[in-house]
Amino acid sequence: MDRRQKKTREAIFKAFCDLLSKKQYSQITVGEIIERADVGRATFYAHFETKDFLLKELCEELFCHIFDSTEEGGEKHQHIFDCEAPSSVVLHLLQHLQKNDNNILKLLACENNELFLRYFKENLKELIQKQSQIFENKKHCELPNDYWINHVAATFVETVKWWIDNGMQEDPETLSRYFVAVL
Amino acid sequence: MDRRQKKTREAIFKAFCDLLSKKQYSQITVGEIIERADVGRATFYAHFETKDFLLKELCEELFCHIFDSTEEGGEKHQHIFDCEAPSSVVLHLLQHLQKNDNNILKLLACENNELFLRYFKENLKELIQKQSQIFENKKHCELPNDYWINHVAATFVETVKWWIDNGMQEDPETLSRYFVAVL
DNA sequence: TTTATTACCGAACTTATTGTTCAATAAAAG
DNA sequence: CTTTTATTGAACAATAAGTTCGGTAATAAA
Repeated sequence: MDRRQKKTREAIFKAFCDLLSKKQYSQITVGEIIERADVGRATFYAHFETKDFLLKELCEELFCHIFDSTEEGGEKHQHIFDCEAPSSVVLHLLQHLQKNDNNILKLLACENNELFLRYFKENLKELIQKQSQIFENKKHCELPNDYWINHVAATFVETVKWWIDNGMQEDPETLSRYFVAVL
Repeated sequence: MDRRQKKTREAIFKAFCDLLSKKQYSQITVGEIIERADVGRATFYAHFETKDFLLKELCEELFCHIFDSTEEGGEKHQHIFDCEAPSSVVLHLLQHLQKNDNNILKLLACENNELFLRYFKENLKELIQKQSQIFENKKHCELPNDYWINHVAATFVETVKWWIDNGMQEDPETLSRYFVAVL
């Protein structure tokens, strides 16, 4: 990819993230983004069809980075859900969040935007589906599978939201115990 | 209240609901609302400060109607949460939803808007808090109370959303069993 | 190095929406 | 009948979205 394109794209992403941490998605204008990113108006629209597409692409990049975080520093976990016990899976993900890779936490915070949380949940659902045997033992047998998957994903999202809203006082281990306890 | 005020207010609410069932909240303009409601622009702003306030007031009216539905047809349930077992509480609420009072279901549907779901959840949380002894026996003792309240409310909202998204094929009794099973 | 391509700029522009103002009119209340 | 209040319609300014285009600079290809 052209170096110029890459720089512009990253400048826009960065400006967008900065703004998202300060105000609601719906309150952010394209004008603010391009001013902060220091790119031309036409340039923005050459990269992103609308503000919504910008958010969509940002989400995809972030989730790729978090969920598919492969071999960081030669470690062996190819996939964040490649664990055995549910607790370790959850713990792993929470630790990632606590490290606050790419400022993803700012974006997950409640007041900001539900659009983002929707993407988060969709990604989770896919992963839980793939790794469903991990949670299978907790599942009541009469329940429809998709109801169960949805419930697990939603519970995780809500747990993280609650964590953030409460100032993230608990450590990942405690939070992981809460999550497992309600399932 | 002045008959004129009441009529315009209801016309605006109705137009707004109709539109909400067709497109996203953020896509709806004040222009569309007043055109459909057939009221003047200045009239709209005499009633509602902004579109957000309109939504807020609509939500409050609807939730008042559902949650505080008192003595309908001489029945005795003063409050929807005035029951003993969790299952009957939930069942009761689900039956209200199935009757689709005020087209509330259209508004709860997933694609439409999260703003509405947020109000729904907030109302639920208040009620669960008040009637917390009903769910207390299910609560793991180590859990913080607000985490637990939030979890119960979120699970209920997610259950309803899942129900709607799946075409509401299950009857309230089945759904109520699912809800109790995951708690 | 020269040439062609591609991305960026910036400024002007159209269009859409918001929220306000005001005088005229009609309905309700006393 | 008189006074008060709600509604109307139209005009208005302000903000933002998204487009267009000629000029410029960086990159890639010859």
